[in-house]
Amino acid sequence: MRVRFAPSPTGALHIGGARTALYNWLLARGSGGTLVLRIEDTDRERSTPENVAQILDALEWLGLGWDEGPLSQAERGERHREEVARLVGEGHAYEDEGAVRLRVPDEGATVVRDVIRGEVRFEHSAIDDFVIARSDGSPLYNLAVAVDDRDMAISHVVRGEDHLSNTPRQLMVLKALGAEPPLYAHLPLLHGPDGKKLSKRHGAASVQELREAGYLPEAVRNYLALLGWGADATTTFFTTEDLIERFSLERVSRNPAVFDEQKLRWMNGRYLRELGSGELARRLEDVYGARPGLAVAAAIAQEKMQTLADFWPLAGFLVERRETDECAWRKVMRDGARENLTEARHALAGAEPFDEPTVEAALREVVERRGAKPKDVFQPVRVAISGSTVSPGIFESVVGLGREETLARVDDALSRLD
RNA sequence: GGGGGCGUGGUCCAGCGGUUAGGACGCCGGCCUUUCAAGCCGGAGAUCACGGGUUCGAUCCCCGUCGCCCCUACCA
Repeated sequence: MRVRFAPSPTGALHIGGARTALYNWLLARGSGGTLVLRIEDTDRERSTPENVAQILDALEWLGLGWDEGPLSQAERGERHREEVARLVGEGHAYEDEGAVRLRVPDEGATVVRDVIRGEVRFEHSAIDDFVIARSDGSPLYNLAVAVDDRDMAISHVVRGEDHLSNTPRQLMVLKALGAEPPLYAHLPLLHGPDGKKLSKRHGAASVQELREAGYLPEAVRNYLALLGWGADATTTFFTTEDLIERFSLERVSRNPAVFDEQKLRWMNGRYLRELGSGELARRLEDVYGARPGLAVAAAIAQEKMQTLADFWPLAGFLVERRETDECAWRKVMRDGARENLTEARHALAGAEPFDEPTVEAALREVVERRGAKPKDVFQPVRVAISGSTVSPGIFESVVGLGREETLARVDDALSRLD
């Protein structure tokens, strides 16, 4: 199997493009075939080197490596012109106001054999002679794609459904060229939550944004694979090896899908909790830099995170001291909070060794002695050390912070209460 | 306007002539509980777009209608 991913560098890599890349990659890996990366940059107005770099970067981050390329379609201009000239010479195409058009027969039809959609028939009467080269001689999409797919011996063209209507045109170019057509598979499009075509307005739409939002590439891969495909009625989680083994074009669905970030969040959380704590710390370092205390904080926060970006708001206080949320302070530091916190301070000062079982026992003893509810003691401690009413478990947090730092923060809170 | 694709709970995926229409996200409730999550348990939610056929029987097959999307560029 020789497949290709052929993005146009007119913007960032969108999740739709990422899914197309993923499916092609899975096909190549699963068949022992080859994935060609071809940059379709013949639109010189809108294609930029920055976009190319961004696309390569996104693919790399997703872990979708290619075997050949990246090839620039624009750099193959000579080859394309050569074929245009040949088509004109052989009478398949003709000049019209400087541009070159392919002759489309008036009668008959062209049938696209699509792995996902079956045979799709296009009557020639509905297709005009279309332009294959501009008046300056530069080749156009339908010509360049056909020539390149042929030259690169592509066996399966797997791309978005928006290309289905252009396929008969490419088939006609191929036929005029005397080339055997590849097999086609047109994937359902991805829509936004409003049912319209996906765009930047619908949240994290580009791969870069997904990355910045703290998603894991393996989770994104798993989620994207399921957007338009399913192995069976119940399986949701797939390792990349599973995906490679089980993915098939035959089971790709025909109807458009909507990107649901909530489900991605959920899935990402599941992947995050599967990570070894050392691995999680490494991933967090990529985002926040290497900092003392990060690994400890990572282990403590892991079960409550859904994305890497959740880490800092939730557990940043374990890494560095932060401002107290006044709303949280007012809510918690009242009634018997001062006394409870004072008692807790003594208990923590005396807890030996300073580990979870001991700290928990010490704090629970305070609860008992004060005849209070657990939260009457725990919440003031939480606000004192984290500045917030929300944090990971209080015992892990206290131990993770260490006795010295915990007592320092509690003392500061107590002095403020005086 | 012309051509093409698609149409199962809010969302994703199952189903491929006979099912109580299944699973997941989300939502609601409960348990757990030191906050928030996570986890576990339970629940609500689908005239299978609509209308005709074919058939003993249609979500599944055929036709039509409607809706959404794509193409119809000297964009890709």
